[in-house]
Amino acid sequence: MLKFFNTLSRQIEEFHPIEDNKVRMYMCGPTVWNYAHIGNFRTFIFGDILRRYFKYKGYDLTHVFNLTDVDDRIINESAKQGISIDEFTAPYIQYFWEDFDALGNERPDITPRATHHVPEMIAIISKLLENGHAYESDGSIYYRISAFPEYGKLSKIKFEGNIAGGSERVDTDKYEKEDARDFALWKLVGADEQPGWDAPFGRGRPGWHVECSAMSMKYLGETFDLHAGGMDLQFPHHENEIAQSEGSTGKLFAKYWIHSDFLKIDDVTMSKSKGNFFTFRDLREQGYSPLAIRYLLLSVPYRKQLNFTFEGLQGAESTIERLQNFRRLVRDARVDNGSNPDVKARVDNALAEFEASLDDDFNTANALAAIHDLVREINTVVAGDGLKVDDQKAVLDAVAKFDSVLGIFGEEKTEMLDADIDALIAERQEARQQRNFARSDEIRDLLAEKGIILEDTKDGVRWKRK
RNA sequence: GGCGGCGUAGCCAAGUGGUAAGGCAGAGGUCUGCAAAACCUUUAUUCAUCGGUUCGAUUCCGAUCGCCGCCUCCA
Repeated sequence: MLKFFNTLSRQIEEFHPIEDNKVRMYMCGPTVWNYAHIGNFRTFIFGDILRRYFKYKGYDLTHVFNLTDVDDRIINESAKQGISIDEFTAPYIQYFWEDFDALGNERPDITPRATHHVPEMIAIISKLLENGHAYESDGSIYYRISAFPEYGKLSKIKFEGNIAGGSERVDTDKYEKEDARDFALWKLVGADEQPGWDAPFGRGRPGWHVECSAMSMKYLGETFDLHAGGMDLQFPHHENEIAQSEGSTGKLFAKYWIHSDFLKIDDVTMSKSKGNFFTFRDLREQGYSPLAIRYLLLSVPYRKQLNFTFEGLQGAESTIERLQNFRRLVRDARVDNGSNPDVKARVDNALAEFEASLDDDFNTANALAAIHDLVREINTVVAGDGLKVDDQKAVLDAVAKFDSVLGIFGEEKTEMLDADIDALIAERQEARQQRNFARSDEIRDLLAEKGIILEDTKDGVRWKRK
């Protein structure tokens, strides 16, 4: 695991080892205002794999995942409808978790919401005002970036030569800020304006960035291990979180940062105007399975952009079917007692490769290759009747281990067929005995219509659901 | 304009200073009554282009072309 931390894309230079077998992880979740698109879900799936891999490695993990609800669109829309923010966001939150669950993600341990943590935010802002890292201007509170020399250390952004610094796109006077880079911590609102929160420095509502500082430090401590999120959040959001948190505590904020990159759709950016903007639900409606979507989204290491194509998604459907067939084939294989030393070696090798790949900055593509190699090798062994009972267990255990991290094999179906289908299968076998293939094919087609796919093997008939 | 990422077979892609993983799709074959599943064989003398360094580069350096992201509001 040490190698894993050594190879993480770590933007902060010093090495900070994880102590005492505990991992505290914070991930920036969605804004609960609309359906998250599949690019967002790629990030959340990687968060889930991180979570699962820490547990796989025996770490004691605390995983905080926020749902952002301090957002102008949410605030304006809920005000317009005359309902509370919680009422407004409730259906979106429900949709989000439905999608999140359907994609096979484990629920994080703590899922706080910004509007429920305003007092914590006020406390941070008060501290920043006290120690000179923030200032009041026109009733609002801004972060004083000039008081935090390390600003920019995460994104390595340089302001010289930037458009923002060139004042072409930012009218500094308009915001009454000391410096164009300064950002709002607290925005003044009128006495009767909703929503608003009372604070020692005036009635207002929080800026975006302060919520994550408040919630992460509340649940994970002033210094925690891992902060994850989409690449788009690196600047300015995460940079500002560092400024707020370290500015208020004087301590290191997050030890490691992981940012996953987004998708391209057929080599172009996903956007509504291009008509290639997809949510998970869009893809479900087109008949693609959650498992295939998950597989596709994790098949490319998180740090690279993934070029999403429907050909690729269709391929992922085939791939997961192959994986499921493999597990079924091994499980149903007729095996003799004993073990095949060759199988043990191959299983051990695959598990070692799998872990080595994930330890190497989460190279999921290589981890999948290790699985596919094993699948091919063991399929060959099974085809040659070389699988023994000990091997069967070893292979299935390995599959369970792979799946405990990646979640791509799907549910193990152990359901029974109902009696009339059973009878049809028996009748077909009888017809085949009598070489009445017209009747046997008729029954096979009939069952196919019911979603039952039959396979004739030398050990008898197997079936699976389509 | 500034910063960063990427360009590998029909598609998705891993990877390395020493001669190209894996998946999907395609082709041929084995098995099967036929299918299905599975297996075997096969598919890049080549890694955007042009230079340079090197005994040797896809891998390092430079240039060019193309694509993507951030640099503004909102989150």
